[in-house]
This record gives sequence, C-alpha cells and structure tokens, in this order.
Amino acid sequence: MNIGQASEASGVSQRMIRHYEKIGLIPHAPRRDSGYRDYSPADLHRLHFIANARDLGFPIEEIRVLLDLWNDRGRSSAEVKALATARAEELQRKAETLEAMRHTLVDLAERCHGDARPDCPIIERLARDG
Amino acid sequence: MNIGQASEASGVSQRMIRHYEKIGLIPHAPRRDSGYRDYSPADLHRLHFIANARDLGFPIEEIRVLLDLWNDRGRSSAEVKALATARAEELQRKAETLEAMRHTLVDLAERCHGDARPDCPIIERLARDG
DNA sequence: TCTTGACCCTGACATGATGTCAAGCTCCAC
DNA sequence: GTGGAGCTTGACATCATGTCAGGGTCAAGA
Repeated sequence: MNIGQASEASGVSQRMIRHYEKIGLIPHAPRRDSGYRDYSPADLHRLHFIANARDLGFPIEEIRVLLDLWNDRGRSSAEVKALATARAEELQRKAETLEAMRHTLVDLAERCHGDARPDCPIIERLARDG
Repeated sequence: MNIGQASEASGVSQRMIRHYEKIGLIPHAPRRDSGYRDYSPADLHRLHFIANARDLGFPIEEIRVLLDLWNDRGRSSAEVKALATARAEELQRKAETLEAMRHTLVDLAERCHGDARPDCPIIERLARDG
C-alpha cells in the first residue's frame, strides 16, 4: 500500500506519516524499487492507533509510550490508566484556563456598550497596569 | 529604563520584548550610546497592554489591532466588543474540544481496572480502527 | 510507445509564542 | 581596573503541521 492510501485509510497526513517515521514513532517503511514506501495492514493499524491517541490529546512522547504498552502483552492496565488520568487532568487544566479567559472576556463584553462611542471597559481593562 | 527593568515591570520577557519590536508590535526602542535599548513609561504601558491581551488569549495579530484601537480616540466600542466576543467564542470552541477529549478519557479510565492485568479498555479504544 | 496526470520522493521554510545558548560588549560598584 | 551583572545579536529548539519546489514514478489511454 502506498503512502497516499495509508494516509487516506488512517486519517494521518502523508506529511505526518513521514514525520512519524523520521522520529521513530513508526518503523521505517520498506521501499519498493521505485523508492516508494510500502505499508502493510499492521502499519495501518499502528497509524490508526496514533491517530486515535492524538485525537485524545496525547503528545507524541506519550503516544510513544502508549504504543510500547500496546505491544507489551505483559503490560499492566494500571500503567495505561495512569497515563490516561494524567492526560485528563492536563486537559482539564487547559480547559479551565481557557474558560477563565472566556469568562473575563464575556464579562467585559457585557459591560461594553458596543456602539459608536469610544469608551469601553475592555480597552480599559487591557490598558490597566498589571 | 533598560530592557531588564522593562521586562520585570511589565511581565513580558526580554526575549519577547525584542521579538515584539522585530515584528512591529512595539516601536523600535531608542538606543543609548552603548546600544542598549531605552524604555519610557509609555513603552511600559504598551507592554502592559500587550501582556494583558495575551493573558486573555488574543493572538498577536489581534493584539496589533487592539493596540491601534487603544490609540484611536475616535474608535467605536463596537469594534472592540466584536473582537472580544469573537475571541470568547474561539476560546469556547477550544475549551469544548478539550473537554470532550477529557470526558472520553475519564470515561475510559473509569472502565479500566487499573491493576496488574493487561486488558484495558483504553488501549482497546486506541487500537480501534477509525 | 508516448504522453499525461496522478502519485511519490526529499528538503526547506513557515506557523506561534517562547526558551536557551553562545560570543561579545557595557555598566557599575568596589 | 577588575569582576560580575546586564545588554547585544544570532542561531537553534520546541510541537505538530502545512506548503512549496524540483524532481522521479506509475498507470491508463491514444
């Protein structure tokens, strides 16, 4: 299977497939005489795994660990769970940060006339020292 | 005022002050004979403004617009409000994305034994095609 | 067989906001 | 005048990804 088909089937862009190969997240694909990369169903499965992990917010280095755990038949589910829980907490922290920003903005916007006049609590807040 | 003091007072790193100067977000600071940048209270105020906008999640290019509006005495508050509202919506979209990821992770983690056994719904979910 | 268009290759540059490091100059206090 | 702190520039790194350029390859149709 060519990289285009692998990309299409896995939802990972060609660019990222080559990138993941370069950083060792996936093995070096065997090459045809032409130099084209050739992907097996197992490779595709691995790409799917990566795409899923990425969609759940795991950074590359954690995906690397997850791939190892996936391939480790003797793994403990505790290890996987710990990673997932830590990731969930990280996501929560980020979401809370964004939510706090949003709250401030909405609050300021509500107190802004939003008409032709120049006075505006949003600008005043931004211009505040500190 | 040297860059170190301006950085300390504004909460913007020296690195970023130089960067903002290079991309034209702040004017080129006048130089002393030594070549050192020299900052005025007005420069400091501008840096504070940028730091505040950044802390509310505005990207550089929007901060550029906000700075122009700040300095435009004839601005309409409607313009400012529109930017703030759009930013709030963007933050909400991002927060919702993170929250959805987190929800999935928490759900999977709850269904994972988290012990020495290898079977794990988290890994199974990641290994799922699609 | 030749052509054409779709596919693949590599490498480089870009994003956004920021950190860090290196090599060299300046300033200030002692 | 000396030492250490502060400043200068430039380059490289991050993270995950896009895009572009300049080339080679493949497959189908004329």
